[in-house]
Amino acid sequence: MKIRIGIADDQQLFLRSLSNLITSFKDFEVVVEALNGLELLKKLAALNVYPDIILIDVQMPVMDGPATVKEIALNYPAVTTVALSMKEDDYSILSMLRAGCSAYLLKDIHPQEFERALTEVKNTGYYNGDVSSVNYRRLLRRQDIEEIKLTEREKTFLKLACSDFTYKEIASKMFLSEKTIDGYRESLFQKLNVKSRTGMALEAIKKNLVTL
Amino acid sequence: MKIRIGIADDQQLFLRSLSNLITSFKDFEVVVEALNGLELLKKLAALNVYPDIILIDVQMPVMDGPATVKEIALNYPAVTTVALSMKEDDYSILSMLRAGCSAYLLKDIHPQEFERALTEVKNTGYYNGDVSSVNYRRLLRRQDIEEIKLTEREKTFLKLACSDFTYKEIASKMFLSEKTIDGYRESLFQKLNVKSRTGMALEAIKKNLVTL
DNA sequence: TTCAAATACCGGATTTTTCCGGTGTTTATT
DNA sequence: AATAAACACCGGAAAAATCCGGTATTTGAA
Repeated sequence: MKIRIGIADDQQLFLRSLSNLITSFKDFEVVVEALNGLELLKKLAALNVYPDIILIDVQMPVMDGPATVKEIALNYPAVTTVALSMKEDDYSILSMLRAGCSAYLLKDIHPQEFERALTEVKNTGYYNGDVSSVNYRRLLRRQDIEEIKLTEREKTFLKLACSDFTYKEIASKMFLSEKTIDGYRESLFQKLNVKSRTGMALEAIKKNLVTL
Repeated sequence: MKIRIGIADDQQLFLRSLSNLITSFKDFEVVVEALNGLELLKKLAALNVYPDIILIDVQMPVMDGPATVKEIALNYPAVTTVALSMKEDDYSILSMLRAGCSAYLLKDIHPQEFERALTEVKNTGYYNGDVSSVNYRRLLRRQDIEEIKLTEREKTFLKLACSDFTYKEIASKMFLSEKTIDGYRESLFQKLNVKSRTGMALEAIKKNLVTL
């Protein structure tokens, strides 16, 4: 019996191509394809037989990688989820692993290695590629394991601060005193561990707290 | 006779999958695959019969999309180049079209539409997808058509400025006076049309002058 | 050889940002 | 009823960034 695979990726061309490729592997078949997390969950609900492994991209519209992984872990605990992403930054990897992924594969993996990885995940429950194994330990040592929690006002301020505006301009846009703005700035500097507005803006982008 | 395709993309899994897909199209065959621009050029030089169309990703290590397109336009004028990217921001599209691409396709295109696009490029020399046609005119109206040309020192400074460092720290890293640094800052503010360091950093990222 | 562009630098003023240590209200939770 | 967290705000000072108008050398192209 073939190993059943599900895929969620918003790049349609990649999704269909990859599906083709996997189908060409001897022991695998693709049972569900989706362009985002929500579509995946809907299609899953309609299936009688669930996939063994679901490949999930980190960045997707409507419902992103981490959210999708969490949902699957909750509703289909028997299904193994594997992150498949081109991003290899700490935050992407961490957010997926934290959500409950069994492996983190990069899109520039070679097809043969990819097949091997899928087989290993099916058999052992995990896969130790260069990236996930080596970096994972380092990541666990680091402080940024705790998720950064921002309040609503902080989020609004942060988005506005990622711009060419002065704090004075931001204050008037938010109908607040400059001193209040300064409070949010202070608080965000601490949470993001930076010393300057530029650093804050860049960290915010890296951590996907704002989008460019 | 089949239409010969070349592909350059640094995501190996995508590259091989796409190659598979194209091979499955009735009228197409893949004659060259490469993980970056330089590899593509090397492999091209070794061929007797050149591809009709080469698909090129925007972001690649070693030699990126625009540079590769320029080289091909120069050395193989009979070969049509097509950008194939997931990025649909103005700067990516512009830089590829300016380099000489005949079309700009997004990776979230549907395989059938993709096949149609390739056929159209082969027959008419171009393809009008939603993105390229609609946005292209708008792009041409805009000011940012002029490429932003930075000097070497400006580039080095800009990369360092996209950080949590102070100018003083940057100055010492570059073994320059703070006043010299201030000169580069001034010049970059003009070229990027911003009023603050944060604005500068964000513009730099948007315009792909620095990578996060 | 002359000209433009890139490089490196300075004084001095102004604005913005950053930092410090505070106050007080509202709102939800225990 | 007590506590915590989020929200909104202040004075004052120090540091950093921004702006202005300069100079001088080098280097390659016209």
